[in-house]
Amino acid sequence: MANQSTQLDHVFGALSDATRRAIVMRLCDGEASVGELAKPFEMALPSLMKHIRILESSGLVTSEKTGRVRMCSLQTEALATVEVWLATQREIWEQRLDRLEMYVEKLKKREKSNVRKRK
Amino acid sequence: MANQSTQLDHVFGALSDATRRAIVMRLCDGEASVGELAKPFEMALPSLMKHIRILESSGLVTSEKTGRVRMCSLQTEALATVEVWLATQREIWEQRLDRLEMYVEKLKKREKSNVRKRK
DNA sequence: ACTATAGTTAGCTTTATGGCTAACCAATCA
DNA sequence: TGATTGGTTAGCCATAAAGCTAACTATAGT
Repeated sequence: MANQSTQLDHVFGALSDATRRAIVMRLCDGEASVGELAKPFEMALPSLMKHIRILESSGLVTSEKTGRVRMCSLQTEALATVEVWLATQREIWEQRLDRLEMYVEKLKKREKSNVRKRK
Repeated sequence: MANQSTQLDHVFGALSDATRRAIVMRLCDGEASVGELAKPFEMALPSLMKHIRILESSGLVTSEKTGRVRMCSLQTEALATVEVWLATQREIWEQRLDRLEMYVEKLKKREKSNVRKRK
């Protein structure tokens, strides 16, 4: 327990870096080798590898090595995790706004009836 | 330019910490003072204030001080930003999966006709 | 005026992050 | 077998993150 929380930590953390988001975006289009992933960046390979590791440990990416090339692929469930979290928060705040709106409506009505009384 | 990117950096970064997510969740239910926000945590006030600052600089939270109390409120547009980003990625990978499925269907049909030919 | 409340500032520690180079495997290819 | 390619390990550096204490400021309540 208190574990769902650390999973979210890692996923959000992984996505807080532009390089890693770019990698994720690339992988949305399908698998890619480490080399392919590295091409668009002017960054030493080991640095990029670190990013891939972070993406892996967050669960956003998995990889498998065959021969000398390692193929990486997106693990969409991890992204779904954060979508769910966000949707949950949205639900909560929208419910609150709804209540607020109802309350304001009530106030308006009361205001009107007060005006009538004053006439 | 290359600026939308840093906004996402900050929002994702802000959400990568369980304490800050808890604050955001609390604020979904409505405004709260720094003191109120601090209560549930066993953490020195200055530490908590740092989190609030981070949330503010990410755009997730705004605050205003009146008298000696500072009220904080959620800025839902910032959360919407990341929802949009995620939805975009989802769209891309789902399109790819659709194409993949169509491709597999095509293979299946070809397979069938081959079987027929072999008879 | 005095005290308590609500934040704030400053400054310190420890650990994590993001980048680098250099040297090192392990599979292909010629 | 020898060179190339694709990735990996190890170790270094600078900066940022997350926490703390202690001391301070500015309202509000009595």
